[in-house]
Amino acid sequence: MVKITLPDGSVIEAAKNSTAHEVAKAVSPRLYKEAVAAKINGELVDLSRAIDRDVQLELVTAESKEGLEVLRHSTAHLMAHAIKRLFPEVKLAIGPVVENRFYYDIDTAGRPLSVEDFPAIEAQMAALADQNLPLERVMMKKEEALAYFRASGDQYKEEIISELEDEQVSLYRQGDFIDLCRGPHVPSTGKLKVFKLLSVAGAYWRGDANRPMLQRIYGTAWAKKSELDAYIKQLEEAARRDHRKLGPELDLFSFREESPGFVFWHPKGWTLYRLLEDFSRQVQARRNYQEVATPWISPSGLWERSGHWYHFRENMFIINTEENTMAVKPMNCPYHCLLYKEQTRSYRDLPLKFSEYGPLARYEKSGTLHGALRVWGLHQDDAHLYIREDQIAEQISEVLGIVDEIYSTFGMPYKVNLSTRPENYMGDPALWEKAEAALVEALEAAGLPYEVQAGEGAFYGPKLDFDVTDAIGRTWQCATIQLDFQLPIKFDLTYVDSSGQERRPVMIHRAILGSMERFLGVLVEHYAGAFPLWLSPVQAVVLPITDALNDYAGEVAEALRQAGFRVEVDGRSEKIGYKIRQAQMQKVPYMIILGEKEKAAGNVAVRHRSEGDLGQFTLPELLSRMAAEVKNRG
RNA sequence: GCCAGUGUAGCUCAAUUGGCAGAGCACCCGCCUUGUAAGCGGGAGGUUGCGGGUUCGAUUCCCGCCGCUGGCUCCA
Repeated sequence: MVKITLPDGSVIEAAKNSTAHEVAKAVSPRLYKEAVAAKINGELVDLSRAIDRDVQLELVTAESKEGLEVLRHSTAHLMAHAIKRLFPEVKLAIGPVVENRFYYDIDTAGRPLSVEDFPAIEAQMAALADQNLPLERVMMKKEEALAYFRASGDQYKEEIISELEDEQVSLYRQGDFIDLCRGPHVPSTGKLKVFKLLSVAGAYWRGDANRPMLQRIYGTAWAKKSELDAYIKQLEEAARRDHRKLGPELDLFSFREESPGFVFWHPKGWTLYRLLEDFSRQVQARRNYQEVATPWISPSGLWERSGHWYHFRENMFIINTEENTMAVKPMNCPYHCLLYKEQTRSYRDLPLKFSEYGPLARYEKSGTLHGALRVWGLHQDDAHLYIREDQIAEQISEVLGIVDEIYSTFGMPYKVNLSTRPENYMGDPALWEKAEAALVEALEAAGLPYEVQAGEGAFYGPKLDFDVTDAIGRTWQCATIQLDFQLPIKFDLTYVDSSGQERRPVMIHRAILGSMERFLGVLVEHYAGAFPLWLSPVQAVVLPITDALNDYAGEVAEALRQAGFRVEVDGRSEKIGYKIRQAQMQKVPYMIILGEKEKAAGNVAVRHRSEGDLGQFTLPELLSRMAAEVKNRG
């Protein structure tokens, strides 16, 4: 007999070599039915795993994150099984679980799969699930497994196994289908009831553009139908909020094939853009930033000096003129270094902070362009801080303060990644360590949780990246804070310390919004286009009920305009319901409705886009309400 | 860049096996003078992404290019 300790602390006895599933049967009929895997001493294993000694056992259901991943992983196998049945000539590569989804990369042997094939594949999957085939774990010697997959012509599986260190590898068998897999898996295909195939995409084998292009089929699986429905609904919600749809609908911006990779900002979108830029300016002015503007095209010599020519050239737009090879700037740093050198700098001048909002151009492979979120032409809320080594922690803290001030204003939570010294680093390892320690110190002083991405830093210094989550749960990298020890050397930047000696400053590259284009794209999705009052391109629209009220509407609009609000008048001969509908769809925060009653009393009737009819206001009451809201950035 | 899909009016979408390119919304004009999410009538709007080819005839079939979408890779 063996003793089995359950999560609630109770201990039961079972015959030696009982399986986790058998124990589940004894513990709870519900768990027996619902368990998809087990955790033995913390290790996630199959329910069929035999227990040969005293252990801690936890039964895992699809209600848990881990259980759901097992379910999805098994569904990926089910899909592979179904595809292999329908198209026996395909070769399988890998089929992992990713957030909310799974995929399988498949070499389709020249017969591309498309969404048209999904119904047939799903039907085959359902049929295999109905058969409730048990998933058996089969252990094989590595050599044996290699021979097996070589014989079946599965070169991708063969390649994976040949790189494994273990002597034994595990395979999983369900009916006539067998696949290399670490597991664990659900006990049988009957557990796989709620799934849906989502999309098909290309993916290089091992992410390497020199290797074969495979087809990646994405699908999703859930414990319950209601969860799948909720997920599908969430995807639809995301599509509804997509900035590529909302931007043109709200007349903010558009994309045109005459100039791919760039944003055409319409008057309303540009209003929003300027408001955001002004917000950034205000926040930074309080911290003694100095705004500058520098050239946007320079001969290649500058970029050779900065190192971009060797490290960033494939992302640069190059222009050949008769005289010169020129490049459009992808970054501002070299120019700010030149400005730094304009004067002899004293330790008293540091930190020196140059900010710039000008245009940048970064070439990306054309297939990666994505609305405003990935473009060729962008603007950053960029700044470079020139500081003393001993100021690193303090200055990083100050930048973290800006990040917090800006992101909390929008109610956007963010995740921080600390990227440390990579293999191809330059400079003194001791300085790297000091800098990384200073970053950690600043993060901890700010009470910010962070994840370390070891070896992911830039060659010139460690960095902090900030992933922002939009309302739908997708993440985007916006803010970045990078320490740089190399550029001050390349540009021979110095300052004079208190003893009259020349010293080398450290640079911080930082962007808080990141790219204006990306941030605004995310912001549109975050608010689903219903911007807070202070950011709304049109803050109020005045709606006279009949033509006879147009003059009064003009007076009210003028009063709002004089108070500094952005106002439009809809004086068309349309019913009030019609005008309200249009204003609602344009997500205008305040609708000011004027009829004979209001005119006679000198009042206004106010409707708010989300609160509905607010009733009668005097003009001063409305102005003070709106002013207070703007002040709070509500 | 690569793989797959896709491209019809400002927007959303139609158009038997290849046979005169259409609807709703938006826009313009008129009527209505309107009370909190779509009043009525009329009008205009198209080289079907671009260029070739097959055909008596191409939105439809074939080829090339461009854009876009989903990904791979990279990053703000």
